Amino acid sequence: MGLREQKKDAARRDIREAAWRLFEERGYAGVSVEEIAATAGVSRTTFFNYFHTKEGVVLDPSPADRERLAVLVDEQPAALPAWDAVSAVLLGLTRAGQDEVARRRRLLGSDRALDHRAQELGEEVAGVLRDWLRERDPTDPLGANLTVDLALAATRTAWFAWSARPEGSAVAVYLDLLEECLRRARPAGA
Amino acid sequence: MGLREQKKDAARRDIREAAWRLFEERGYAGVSVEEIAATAGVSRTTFFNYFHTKEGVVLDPSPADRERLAVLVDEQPAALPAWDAVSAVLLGLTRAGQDEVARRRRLLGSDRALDHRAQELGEEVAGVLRDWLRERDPTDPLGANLTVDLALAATRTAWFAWSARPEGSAVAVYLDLLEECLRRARPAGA
DNA sequence: GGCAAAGGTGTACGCGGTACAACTTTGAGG
DNA sequence: CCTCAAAGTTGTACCGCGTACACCTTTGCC
Repeated sequence: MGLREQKKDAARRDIREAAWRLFEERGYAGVSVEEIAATAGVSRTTFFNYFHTKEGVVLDPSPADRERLAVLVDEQPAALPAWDAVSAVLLGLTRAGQDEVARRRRLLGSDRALDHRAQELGEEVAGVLRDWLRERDPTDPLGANLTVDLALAATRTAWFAWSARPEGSAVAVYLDLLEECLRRARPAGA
Repeated sequence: MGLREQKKDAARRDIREAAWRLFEERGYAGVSVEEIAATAGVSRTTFFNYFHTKEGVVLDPSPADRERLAVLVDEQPAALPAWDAVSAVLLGLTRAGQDEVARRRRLLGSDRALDHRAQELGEEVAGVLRDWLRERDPTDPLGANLTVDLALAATRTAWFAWSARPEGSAVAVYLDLLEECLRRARPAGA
């Protein structure tokens, strides 16, 4: 990897870290892009070169995140029913990103734009899963979409149930809730 | 009703109509709040007195909408399983607002902010349903939330399936899709 | 070491949304 | 009918996000 790429990665990381530090201090809405850029030692314009939106700096998936998703999808046996396969991927994704999950819990729920972006991020994962399921069983595209949407909804239910728990609640609790919700959400027809 | 209230209602309606006219002409993003206000014959400030956001002018539920939801919820027999009750409400709501549905289809999908607000609107309905189900069966609040989230997800699946259909697709088609999705999404445990 | 391309920067702009201090309209009471 | 306070409207100024673009600096290859 050339010096160029190294610098880019470093800048990206610096901006992210600066942003997280400021957000944890003063909340999401209390920090402007201007400040993040200044703290990271770049210009506002450059900030927007790296992240298309302010929310992105908190939530945009790293290449590693995308990779993890692809691997998990690949790992699922073809014989596994769609619902179980999707459940396994979602659980695996959460297990792999526990630190991330804990950090995000501190910010999410405080700002509408941020929450929205978080949902869009879920949508991105959903898109991958939809394509995958449609390929697994091309006879029922509506069913594929439905399975993914339902599984995502179960994730949402688990997330808010966890959010309602006291502040220090461990990520393990969230994992239990997620597992329970996915189990109970299983469609009768699947 | 005094002159004051009449004028307020009229202004609100005028703004809405002006906005819809402009949006259908030039798309959601192609129209600024400034223009809507000018077309409706009020100031930008006044626009924001009536609608808190630009999206609100398209999507904010009228009092009649809220009333319909309350009536539908009231109509459901207590003996009906939660899943069927929620399904009936969602189907009823859609049936009652078919014109609205058709008009919205023309705008939704063209703008992120608008789509987001539409989802938030779904969230508002979800809130009502969640409270209702929790009251119906206080022993399982997580189950109540899960039921509502799953039913909403099914609605979402049906909506996007309908959006993918050719432009002139009738609302009746959407209703069929919605019914199918709700049926297939029924959790095994419910 | 020179040079094109990639990347960073400053500047200016558009738009949504808020705050606020005027100004105008409304309708109730004397 | 007049008065007057409350409700509603307006212009203005401001903030912050996001985009466009022209200009400058850095990079890595020949």
